[in-house]
Amino acid sequence: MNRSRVTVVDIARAAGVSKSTVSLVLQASPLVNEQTRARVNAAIRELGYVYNRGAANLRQTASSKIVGIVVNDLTNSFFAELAVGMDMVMQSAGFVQFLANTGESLDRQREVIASMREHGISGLIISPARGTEAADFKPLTASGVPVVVVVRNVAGAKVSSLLSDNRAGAREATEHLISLGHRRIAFLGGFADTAVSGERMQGYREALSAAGLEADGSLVVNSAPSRAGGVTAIERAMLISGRPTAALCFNDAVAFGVCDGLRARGLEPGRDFGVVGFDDVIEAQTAVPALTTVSVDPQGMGRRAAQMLLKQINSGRVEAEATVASVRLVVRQSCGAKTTTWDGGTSHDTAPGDRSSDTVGTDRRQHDRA
Amino acid sequence: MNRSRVTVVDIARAAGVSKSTVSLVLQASPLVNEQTRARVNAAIRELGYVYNRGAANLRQTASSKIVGIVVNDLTNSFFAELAVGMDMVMQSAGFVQFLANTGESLDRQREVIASMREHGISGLIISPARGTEAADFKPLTASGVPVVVVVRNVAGAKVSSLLSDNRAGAREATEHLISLGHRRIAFLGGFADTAVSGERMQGYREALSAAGLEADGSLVVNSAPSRAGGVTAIERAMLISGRPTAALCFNDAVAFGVCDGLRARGLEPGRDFGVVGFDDVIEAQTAVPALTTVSVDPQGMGRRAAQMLLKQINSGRVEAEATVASVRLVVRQSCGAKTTTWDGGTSHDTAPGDRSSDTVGTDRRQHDRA
DNA sequence: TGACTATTTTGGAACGATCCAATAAATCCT
DNA sequence: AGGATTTATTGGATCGTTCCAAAATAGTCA
Repeated sequence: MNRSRVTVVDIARAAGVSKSTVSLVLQASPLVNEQTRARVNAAIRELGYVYNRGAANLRQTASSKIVGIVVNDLTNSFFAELAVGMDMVMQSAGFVQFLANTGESLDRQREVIASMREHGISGLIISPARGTEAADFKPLTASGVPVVVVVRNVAGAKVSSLLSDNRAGAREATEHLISLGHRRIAFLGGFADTAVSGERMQGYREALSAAGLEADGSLVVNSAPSRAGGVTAIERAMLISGRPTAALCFNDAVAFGVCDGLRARGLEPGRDFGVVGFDDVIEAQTAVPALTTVSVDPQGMGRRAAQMLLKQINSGRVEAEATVASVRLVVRQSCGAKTTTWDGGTSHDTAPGDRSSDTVGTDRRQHDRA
Repeated sequence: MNRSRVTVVDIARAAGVSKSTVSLVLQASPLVNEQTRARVNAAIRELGYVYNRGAANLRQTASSKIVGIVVNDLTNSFFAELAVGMDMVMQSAGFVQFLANTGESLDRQREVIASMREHGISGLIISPARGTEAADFKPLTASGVPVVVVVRNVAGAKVSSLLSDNRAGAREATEHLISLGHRRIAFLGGFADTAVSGERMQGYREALSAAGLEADGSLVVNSAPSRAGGVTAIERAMLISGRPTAALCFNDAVAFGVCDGLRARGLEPGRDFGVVGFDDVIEAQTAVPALTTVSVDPQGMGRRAAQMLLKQINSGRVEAEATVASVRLVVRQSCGAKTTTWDGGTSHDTAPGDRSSDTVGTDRRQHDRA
């Protein structure tokens, strides 16, 4: 049934022109006469021609219109939303994306990057797996493929990055809990050896110290950065002598787990225990109690990362640009703040449709040498 | 810095052989002498050669090692897990995947499919956006690209499909609620015009009728199939005269929203109101109360869909195969069933690591003419 | 040694689109 | 009408790989 592919030559023959003319039509060149253009387009439709990008990409001047996206845990809403944000701007820009999930495996990450490279991606956005080194991007950047690192930084890598201001966010969140009267505030979830966790914990400590509270780490409980991890973290936290009365969680997933764990022992999050998350995934708004969290606007972050990459692809320049997106605390109910009766949150809250990139506020941009 | 690409010819020159020999080495052909192979491989490493798949794919016999995956809502855990399952088997098979999110937009869907086609995918897995018609796959299948439709069927499409037994699952879930003594059982969430929703609602009705209960649809409340939709659905359901005492929800996201909504009005899911979900996303296990739900095993489904596609790609035959995966009710706490004291769920529950495809149980397979 | 296999290696012609230099056709200007 | 311009069109050659037929080399046997 499937005879061999229809090519430009077939179109040319059918339209009575040369393949060069067909090529010009395909590129919407103004050089070609309107009537011939029409004839060619008719032939294209007639024969069901499909453009072969692979062939076009052979010429070394061409750009493949493919980008790679690598994330470590797509089942985490944060990354799913991040990916969706990227998808939106990439689709609009006429790009198509390879997406791969590494599940924190460096081997998988290496494999997929290699594979994507063979397929000729013209750029890569990656949330690096734990343990990724600057050298892992070397071959990519050496061959002129721009790379944008998101969420987690990779020390020493000469690539662009889009991170969020974890320290400031954690500090603000902790200060808020302190202002609500809490004195024993835990930091729950996440692994101590990751940069993100380290930054958030640092902000947490800073706030405690500034308020004259002990910041000796006795109320820090590590766990997997997942909902299940949150459950175990709060369970362990409750065994500490001198229980915490509130917690800053590594991310929203952990925070939800913490809420689950609290309920399991008959405590109501918000009323009996203050819970603050980090990320502001979609469910944070609708959960009950609505989650007080530090908004990093994952979709917006994805969109911005995509835009950064596109800019580099289009300009042809691979000048690394490090930007830190500012974040802000969104006070809802899980922290126990006295909110008004209308239960949509406080005036700090975002309106449902208000998750565009401009909610991220002002950024600090610092430029790097390439 | 980036001189022009390193090609097989460069390797050939460096190793003192012909490009044909290099090509043979690349394909791990047994024809080539061990020593030459070593020399060639050394040169490859030396020069930092990267295989150009685009060029290789030009020969029409070649398969691109790229598949396309199209889903409609990646922010829904169900689809994220589905995608992760596919990703796993595709990566292992040496394939790389284009992933696109349509957000139920037929235009986007058309665009991405066209784009993927131009890039030469050798197969497509799609959870079709609402309103997708059989004709939308025609060009793909006509050119011999196998297509696997998952989750939602497309009437009349001559493509393979992997669906779940929604009717049976919903029936079983409803029967369970009835057996717990509920008489006024609502069906919450989802849009009436989708096939999936229709099937689940049908199972719900069947169970009600069989038990001699009214199935007039007065307790059916449609809403977006999301957490937010679940909140509004339960709110509206509570306004119905003769309130329901339990609900079968369109999917887990809705079920979580329903739990949120119940809490917002002071009702405890499981104790004061029976909630049953559909899908069994990861969080269903850890949520409090743990969600009683119909397990579709999204990751496993993704894996199976990927395997189906690979089988077709490798066999070269495009024989459509329709398979309906059986589902089973996982009784946890949100339905209010009397569970034992240990709070991990009942004996029906899955162990944490037990989400492999074989948990789906036996399937009914029916073969189609191609 | 010479004929005959096996084992390795190799030019060159695809594959499908692009792009440059060159040509052909149409239009303009005294 | 004849040259200068502008406007359209067109052959190759090229991109990096594969694959076939053919050739070179090594190995075997009488």
